[in-house]
Amino acid sequence: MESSTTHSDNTRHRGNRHGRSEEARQAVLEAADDLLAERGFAGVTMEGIAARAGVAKQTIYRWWPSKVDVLLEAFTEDMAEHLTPEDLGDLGADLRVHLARLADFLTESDPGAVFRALTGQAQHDPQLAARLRDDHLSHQRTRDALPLRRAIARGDLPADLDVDTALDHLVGPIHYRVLVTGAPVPREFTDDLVAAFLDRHRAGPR
Amino acid sequence: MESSTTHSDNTRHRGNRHGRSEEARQAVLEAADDLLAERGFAGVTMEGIAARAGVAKQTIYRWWPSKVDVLLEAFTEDMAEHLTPEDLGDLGADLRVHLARLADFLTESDPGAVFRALTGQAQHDPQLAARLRDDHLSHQRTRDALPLRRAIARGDLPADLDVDTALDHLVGPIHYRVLVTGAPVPREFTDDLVAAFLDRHRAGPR
Amino acid sequence: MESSTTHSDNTRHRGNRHGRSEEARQAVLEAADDLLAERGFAGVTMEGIAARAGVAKQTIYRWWPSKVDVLLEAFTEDMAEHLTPEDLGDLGADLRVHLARLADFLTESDPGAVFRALTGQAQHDPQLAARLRDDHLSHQRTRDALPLRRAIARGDLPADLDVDTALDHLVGPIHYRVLVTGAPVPREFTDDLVAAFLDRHRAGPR
Amino acid sequence: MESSTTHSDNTRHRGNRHGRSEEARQAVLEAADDLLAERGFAGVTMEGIAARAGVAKQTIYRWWPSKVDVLLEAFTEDMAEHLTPEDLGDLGADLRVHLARLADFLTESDPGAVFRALTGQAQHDPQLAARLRDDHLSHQRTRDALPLRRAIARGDLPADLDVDTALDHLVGPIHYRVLVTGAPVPREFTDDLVAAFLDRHRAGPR
DNA sequence: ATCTAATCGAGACGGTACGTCAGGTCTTCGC
DNA sequence: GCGAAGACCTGACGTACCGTCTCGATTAGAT
Repeated sequence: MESSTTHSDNTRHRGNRHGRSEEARQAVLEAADDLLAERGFAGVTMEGIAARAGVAKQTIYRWWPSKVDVLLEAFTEDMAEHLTPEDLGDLGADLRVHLARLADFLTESDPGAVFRALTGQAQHDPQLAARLRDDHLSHQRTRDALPLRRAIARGDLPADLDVDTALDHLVGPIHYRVLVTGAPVPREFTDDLVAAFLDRHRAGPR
Repeated sequence: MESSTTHSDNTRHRGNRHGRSEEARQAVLEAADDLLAERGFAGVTMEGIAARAGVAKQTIYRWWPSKVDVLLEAFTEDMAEHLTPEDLGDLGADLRVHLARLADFLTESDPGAVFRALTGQAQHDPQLAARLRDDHLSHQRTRDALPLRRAIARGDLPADLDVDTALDHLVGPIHYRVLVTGAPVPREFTDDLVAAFLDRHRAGPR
Repeated sequence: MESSTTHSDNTRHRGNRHGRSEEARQAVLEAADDLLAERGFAGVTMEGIAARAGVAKQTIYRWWPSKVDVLLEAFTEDMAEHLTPEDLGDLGADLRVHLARLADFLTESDPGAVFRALTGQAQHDPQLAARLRDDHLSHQRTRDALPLRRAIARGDLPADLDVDTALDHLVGPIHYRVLVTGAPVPREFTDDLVAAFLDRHRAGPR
Repeated sequence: MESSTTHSDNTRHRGNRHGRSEEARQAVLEAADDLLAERGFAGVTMEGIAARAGVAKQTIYRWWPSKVDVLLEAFTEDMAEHLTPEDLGDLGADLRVHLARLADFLTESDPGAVFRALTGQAQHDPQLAARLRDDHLSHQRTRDALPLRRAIARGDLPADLDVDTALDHLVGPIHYRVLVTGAPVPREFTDDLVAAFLDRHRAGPR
């Protein structure tokens, strides 16, 4: 029954004692995303978002302290579903699939572009850096760690594995290519990362 | 060789037919560096540099297209000597020392801060990204590769080693911590990177 | 007659099915007056009145089209009693007392300050000008004219006297000083106006 | 030949160490005048002036503290030549002509409209009031007084005449009609003011 | 010894975006 | 149905920098 666009509309309102306009919120987030995609980070301005979203500047300032906050929310919204590793029951397969997806996310997707922009901006803004870490990165790292934790549970990895360091070794080179060298991140590269990791850590007679 | 450094000279001049004012150049570079250190990237403005350097805006625009070019030059200047790995004759030792220095450079030094700021800005500006790669990163990677190349020459590493990928595995996680997670990069972390690399690649009997 | 002044009641209500809140009305008028006195005309804003009166903006807009309407009502209320000339039975005495009071009203009193502000605003707003004339000025001029009409009735002034023009000559210079030159309007000045008028018009050989 | 668009032009410049752009100054003053005439005082905004004059807002703020300053300068410029009474050698004639012109200026002319707007604004802004008096009104009153001073010199008026008060009696009623009642100011009205003045003051047995 | 050309500090210029403030409209809910 | 609350769009405010420009002074090489 929700928002059924039939005749009278009705969810449409402007100004309301109880709660903000969801309509305006969505319009702002979309406008920010679109502007980033079309014109780059410098092209994302409060003025521009407002104009494109058909929203008053004041409405943006009421709910978001700055344009990076808008992008941050847009980003968080966008990537809820992304990048949760599957459970194939095999450590190597899990990691290979997940790292390949991560590489694809960072280099190809729209939310990946937002991530790069925000990470770039975070180099100039420690507060944003902290927020990125707290609101997003920590969750992502928890998801990234899932295959490792499952393997530990299965006995495929030693119980005392330093998971944090292991993750840095696995995803660090990917981020480095994306953020620093700009080199592509092909499947061979991610597979090789997994191979290196398995060589070193997998409990193994062989 | 023109306008050559004939003995004394002496550089102090305002207006000059041939050649620019070295005095003004230095003042600009220092002002930009200082502003970055004191007020962050957003605090570096052409107007601010000009005021602080006691120089006309036009003088800056005459020699540098944008503020990132000023920072880039300041940066290049500053880090000529840094980060050239020593030759201790031993691959493990060479790498451990070099990665530790790299980590220290990125996290502690002033030019490291400039690097982080420029890399951040490069996420919004593909042209800057390309310039960073061409003017700086390629040289740095050549330096980073020296220990590996020497080890190959000595026969301590296989001749067909993929040096680029190896470098990514070694320095990627360090950059990832610096640019993304903000985690510290202690000596144990860099030593462990080296250990993982040696485990995998060192020609080894056992 | 509903909700009428029956014994206690007592007027205090927030939200009410029958009729508006006298409490809110008074609070608005006072807030507007106070703001004008304290911060000048520019300091009188709908937002400010609402905040100070503890009233919603909408409540103001429901009853007054604009802030000048609020001031106008406050003004009308304040000056009902003021400036009705006494009847001393003597034209000269009546005029001298009345003009002195008028001068004092315009230069010293709070409602006089409101009058100056509204007249100032009326220069930018023809609708306000018309309303000021219709709602206030015409009544005031009728009162101003009383001494003259009584003198005509007594035969102390010619029956064909152009009362409008005479009034302009009497009160015009006072308003001019108040609104334009900012010069003080002492008793000698107003008495001299009366003297000039009597010289010219009073029937009389002697 | 002026402004002839021929090739180089040359008086045209934008930005200059020595002195401001006369071109911009004129454009601003004209734009302000035009806006006042077309849309009233409320229609005169810094933004609007800038847009209409094809000038940056900052350029206006650089030279004028507020929009009333712009209008004040436009006004001063416009009325340099206006309202200097002629010398016909006869007090009555001089005054009649001058007051008629004054009335016409105030009610009909563009600079008269600016004067009314500024005087209106001065009711809300004591600083503007002071500036209006110092920069403009004092000079105008000196001009207004000329016929009286000439008549005194000729012996047509007593040497001890209180010129200030006399001026207030003469021009006060005109301003009162213009600013307060909004009544027209026909020739009969101004002539009558002169007649009243002459009746009272002109040396004369007869 | 003059002339010429390049550079310098200075700063005004047309602009874009900033973040804030008030205006006037609309919607909800309690009384 | 009134009143408090407050979100909303609109539009102007005054400021900070942008990148371009024009000036007068300074200086070194060319004539």
